[in-house]
Amino acid sequence: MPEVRVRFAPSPTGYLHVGGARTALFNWLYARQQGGKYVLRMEDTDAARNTDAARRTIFDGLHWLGLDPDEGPEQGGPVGPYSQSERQDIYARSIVELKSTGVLYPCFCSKQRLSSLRLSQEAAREPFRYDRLCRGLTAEDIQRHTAAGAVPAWRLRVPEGETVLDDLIRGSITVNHADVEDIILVRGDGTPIYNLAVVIDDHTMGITHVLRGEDHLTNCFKQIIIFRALGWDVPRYGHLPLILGPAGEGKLSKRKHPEAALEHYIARDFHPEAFINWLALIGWSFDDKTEIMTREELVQRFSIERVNKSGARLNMEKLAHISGDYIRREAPEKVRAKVCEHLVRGGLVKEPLDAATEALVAAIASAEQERLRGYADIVELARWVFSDPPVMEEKAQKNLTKEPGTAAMLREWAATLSDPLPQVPEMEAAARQFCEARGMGFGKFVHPVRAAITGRTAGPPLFDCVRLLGAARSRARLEHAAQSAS
RNA sequence: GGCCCCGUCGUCUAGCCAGGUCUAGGACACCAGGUUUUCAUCCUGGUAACACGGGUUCAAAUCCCGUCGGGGUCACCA
Repeated sequence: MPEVRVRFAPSPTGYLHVGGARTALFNWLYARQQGGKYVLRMEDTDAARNTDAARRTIFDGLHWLGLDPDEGPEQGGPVGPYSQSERQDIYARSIVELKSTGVLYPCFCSKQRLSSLRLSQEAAREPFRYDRLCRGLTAEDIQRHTAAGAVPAWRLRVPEGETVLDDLIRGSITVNHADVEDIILVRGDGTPIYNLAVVIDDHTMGITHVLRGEDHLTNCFKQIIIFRALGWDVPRYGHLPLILGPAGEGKLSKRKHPEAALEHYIARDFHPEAFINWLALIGWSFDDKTEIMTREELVQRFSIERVNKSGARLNMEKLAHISGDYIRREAPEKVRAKVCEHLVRGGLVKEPLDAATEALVAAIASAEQERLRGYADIVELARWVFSDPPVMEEKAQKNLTKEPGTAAMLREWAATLSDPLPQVPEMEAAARQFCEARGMGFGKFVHPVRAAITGRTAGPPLFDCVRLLGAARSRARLEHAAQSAS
């Protein structure tokens, strides 16, 4: 058995699509499992939208996912170059060969004729397909056109018959060649069209397995015909189900769905391993109950046979849940670093951090870790710490005013706060005594105090919050809240 | 419209190929209860699906046919 070689071949459109990310993941998983190679090929023959920034987005996205290629534009490799824009010489050689065997034939039809042909076919309710007019051109006809200065595009001469694709995921699919168009493979300027470039690339790069989106299923038959025409071995194909919009309305597009772009997830900063775990579960499953799996387990357990055929919608809630699960189990130092990064980015903390701020950040990280679903959530979760007095939520304000005597209670408790503050258990014990002495339930104490301290009704355990602020800031907040309390 | 693919809880799915053990299992979400000073976590329980119609069979979510529904694709784009 030759070494397994798979590829991820995105077009640099300016963003990395989630579907693309999943395709990359499945290819990577398969390569790792089989001990093969996973190559990145940039499909950038459309110069117009091929910018450096667009290429970077792909590289960076894959890096965030932990799916750096074994071979690719950045890391090089034995079958480069890895960007289609740099492979024109390779294409040119194959095109010469294709022309000489008669697989390609010149087409002099103008774009106007082509579009009017399409129009009339549409009117007649016929399938839109080239009418093969130029297939019958004689050598003289060609001579005449050329002499007149016409430059032809070159079309694939689709033979009679049918092509059977034995898809790794969908099984056997047969297409009659009568339904395959004589597509243009080479432009007037001599450069290849996508379908030709892919075939030449997959062959010259020794690709053995092609795992890609189902949107390429129709293309696949054209590509197989080209492979055969060139006498090349056809790789194995597996067409992955598409990722649909949250409402099931067709494939995700960046315009309509922000969640189509990987940057959306990176911005929220979901745990990358959780993200990978979630991605793997879109269209694939291991068994009837196992869902949380490490990258290594995924590599071990992945199998193309268990990939489904039907399209899947994104379940963002589930991603958040899985990510929260991963973050909760993450090492405190790692969480602290992430929290710090986002606090800085969110403008809540300035670099360089002094020792006190460093300690504060560490305390925040430890207090909020269990509530994080994406690391970027920390900015909103911890905002109350950084604003004196804190922004008061409506529900929190109610907790300050609904019980008479709250203001006095707040002031009295503030007076008991010593500097430095005792540890949480001692503080709690003292607070309970404080309540008992006043003959009030602990709940009547906790809610107003939390409101005063954080301005919110939800958050870490109250005394953790108080210790986070320290005695002075806590007293000030208590006093400030007392002024607006009953 | 032609061709191709797909169709199990709201969502992701297990089960289908090798029909019975499926009064259809799990997860997310949701609801209820418990733990907790709040939230979160955690625990317990619950609501909820085989698209429809035929056929084959002692027996169909599983096999066959049809209908309906959804999606993809039809560029000198990738």
